[in-house]
Amino acid sequence: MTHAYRTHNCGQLRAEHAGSTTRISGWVHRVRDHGGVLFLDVRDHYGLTQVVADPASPAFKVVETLRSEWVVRIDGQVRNRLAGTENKDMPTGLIEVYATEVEVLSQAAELPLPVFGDLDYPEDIRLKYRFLDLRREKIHNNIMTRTKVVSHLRNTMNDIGFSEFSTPILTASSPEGARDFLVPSRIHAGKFFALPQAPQQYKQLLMVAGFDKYFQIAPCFRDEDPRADRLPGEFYQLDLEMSFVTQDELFATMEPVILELFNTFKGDKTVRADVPRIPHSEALCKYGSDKPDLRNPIEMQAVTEHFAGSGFKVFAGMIAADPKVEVWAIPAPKGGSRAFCDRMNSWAQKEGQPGLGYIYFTPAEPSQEDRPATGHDYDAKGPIAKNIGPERVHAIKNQLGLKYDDAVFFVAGRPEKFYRFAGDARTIVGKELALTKENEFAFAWIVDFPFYEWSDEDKKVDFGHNPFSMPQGGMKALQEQDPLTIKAFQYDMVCNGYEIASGSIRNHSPETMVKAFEITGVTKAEVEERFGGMYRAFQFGAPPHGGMAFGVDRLVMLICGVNNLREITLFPMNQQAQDLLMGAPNDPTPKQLRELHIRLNLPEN
RNA sequence: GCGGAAGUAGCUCAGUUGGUUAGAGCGCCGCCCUGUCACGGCGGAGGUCGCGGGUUCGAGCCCCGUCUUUCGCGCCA
Repeated sequence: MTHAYRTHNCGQLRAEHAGSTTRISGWVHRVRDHGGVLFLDVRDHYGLTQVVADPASPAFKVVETLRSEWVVRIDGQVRNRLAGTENKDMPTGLIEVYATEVEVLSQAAELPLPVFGDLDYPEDIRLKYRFLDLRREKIHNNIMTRTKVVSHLRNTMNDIGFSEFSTPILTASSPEGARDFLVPSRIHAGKFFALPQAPQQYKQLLMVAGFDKYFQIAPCFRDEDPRADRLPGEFYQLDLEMSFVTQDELFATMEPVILELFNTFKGDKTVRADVPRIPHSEALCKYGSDKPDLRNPIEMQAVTEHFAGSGFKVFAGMIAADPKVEVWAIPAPKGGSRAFCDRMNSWAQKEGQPGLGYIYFTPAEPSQEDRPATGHDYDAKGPIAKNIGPERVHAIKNQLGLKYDDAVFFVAGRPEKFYRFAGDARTIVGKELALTKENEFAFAWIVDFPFYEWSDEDKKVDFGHNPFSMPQGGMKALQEQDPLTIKAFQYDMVCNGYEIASGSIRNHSPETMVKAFEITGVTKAEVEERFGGMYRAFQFGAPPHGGMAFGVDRLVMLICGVNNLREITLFPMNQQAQDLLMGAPNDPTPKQLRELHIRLNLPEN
C-alpha cells in the first residue's frame, strides 16, 4: 500500500469498486455495535462510507473501542452490501468496507457539541468549539458555498474586464462614517493607523491613477455593534469602481453578474429576472423601507384625503392639526376576517402602537336586516367603516382595488415617524397571508437617495449617505436648490429585504466637493485636511467615476437561505465582538505597551 | 447606552399551585446483541437548577440585583 492515509476518500467508493482493497481515513461519524457485527460511518470532507467489522476480522478488537469523532485509518475490502441492506440515501450506500486493519490516528474527548445531527446549539459553545461546529454537515456545506461564491464572483469580474487590486489594511483614520479600529504605531509615538472601513478612497485614487476598472474581495473593518445581518468588527465586500461611467452603465454591468450568481447557486429557488429601479422616496411610500422585500406583492398607498374631515375622529383630528400628517393604507388581500384583523391589531399593540385600524370586506348578506343600505355587493366591517361611512369606504376600496374577502389596515401620523412600523406591518401581512413568495430571489435598485438630510441631533444639514457621491444637478443644484431636495447619484441594490450593495457616482470635481461640504458646515480647509490625499488627487485630472460594493457575507447568507451571518462565516465573533475560540481581544503584555508608548486608563470596576 | 427573550446533567429539553430523593432523550462508562444506517436491550456514573441576595417552615419555581448568550433600537459616511 503506497498511500500512507488513503487510496480513496469517504465519498468516492461505488459498486464498481467491489472486490478491490481500499484504504480510507476520516472521522468516526457514528457507531452501530451489534455485538457480533459492528458498523462505523467514516466521514471526511467528501462524504460518508460504511465500514463493517465482525469477529473474524483482525481489526475487530480495535473497532470495538472506537468512539465518535476519533480519527482513524481503515484498510479493508470494498464489497457490495447484502441484498436488502443497501442505503439508497447515501451516495456510497451500495457498498461497504470490510475492515481488515484499523489504526487510531487521533482520539477525541467527550464532545461539548455533537457533530452528528442537526439541532441548534448555544452560540457560545459553537464559537468556542468552532472546529467541531464546522465539521457539521450544514455549516460545512455553507462554508463551501461561500468559497464557491467568492470564486465565482472573482472569475466573473476578471472575465468582464475588471482587475483585482489589494489596497492597504493599515491606513489613515477617516473622520466620517463608522467608528474606526485603531492600530498604534510603534515608530511614531502617539500616532495610530486605522483599519479601512472600506477601500473607498483607495479605489477612487486607482481611478485617478488610470486603472479604469477595479475590483477587490475586500476586508472591511468597522467598530460598530452588530446585527444578525451585520457582523461585528470585520466583513467582506465585493468592492468595485469604474471610470467614465454613468449610473445606468454601472447597473448594466453589475446586474447580470448578480443575476448570474444567483442563478448559479439558486438551488430549487427561482430568480426574478426583472430588477426594477425604485426611487428612494417611492420605496418608503410603497413598502415602508429603503430595502423592500419585493417577494411580498403588497404596495401601500396614501389615503389621507378619505379620512380628512371624516367621522373617524382620531385620524381626522390628526390631519386637521398637522398638514404633514398622512394616512397610509396597507392592503391585505384575502385577509378579510375578524380573526386576522384582531391578530394584526394585537401585534401592533405589542409593538407599542395604540393599535392598527382596519376595514375588512365580506360578501354582502342581504338577509341581514341591520346592514346599511349601501347598494354595494359587499359589507365593510370594523369600527372605522362605521365611522367614516359607506361612501368613503367605497372610495378607499376602489382606490386600492380591494375585493370582498380582503382587508385593509391604516396607519396615521407623520410618515417619517411611522413608515418603519408600516413597513413591518406590510411584512407581517405578507407572511401571515402567505403572499410573500418564500422560494424566490427578488432584486431591485433603490435610486435617488437624498443627498442631504436634516440632523435633529446636530441641528444642521448633513450628508444622507456618502459625502463623495455626486449631487444630481452638480454645482448648479448645490448653489440654487434647497439642500434637502437635492438627490444624489447614490443607489443600493436590495434582495428579499436585505441591502446587498451600495454605491454611487462619485463627485470628482474639487470645487463641487468643497461646496457640498460647505453646506454641511465643513470648510474648504477642513476638507483639504481630512481628505488630503483624495482632494489633492482631484487637482490633477480625475476621470468621472463611480462604483459600488456588495456585501459578500449577505450574498452568501441569502444563497444559503439562513438568516444569521454566523452560519456562513468561518470564525465569527460573538455579539460582544469577542473571538471565543482564539480568546480575542486579550491583554497586551507590559512590553508591548511600553514599545507602543501606551499607558492604559481603564474605567473603574 | 436602551428594550425583549433565554440560561436546569457534556448536549437538547421537561419540571404542575412554592412541598419527599430534580427527570427524559442523546452522549459517556459497564454488560448483552451477526445487518444496522437516529440500531436495539439491561445497568451505572454524571446536577452549586448561571451567580448573589431576599420572602418563606420550605425556592429550580416568587421578588430584587447581577452575569452570560441572543434578537432588536441607538449606531452602521
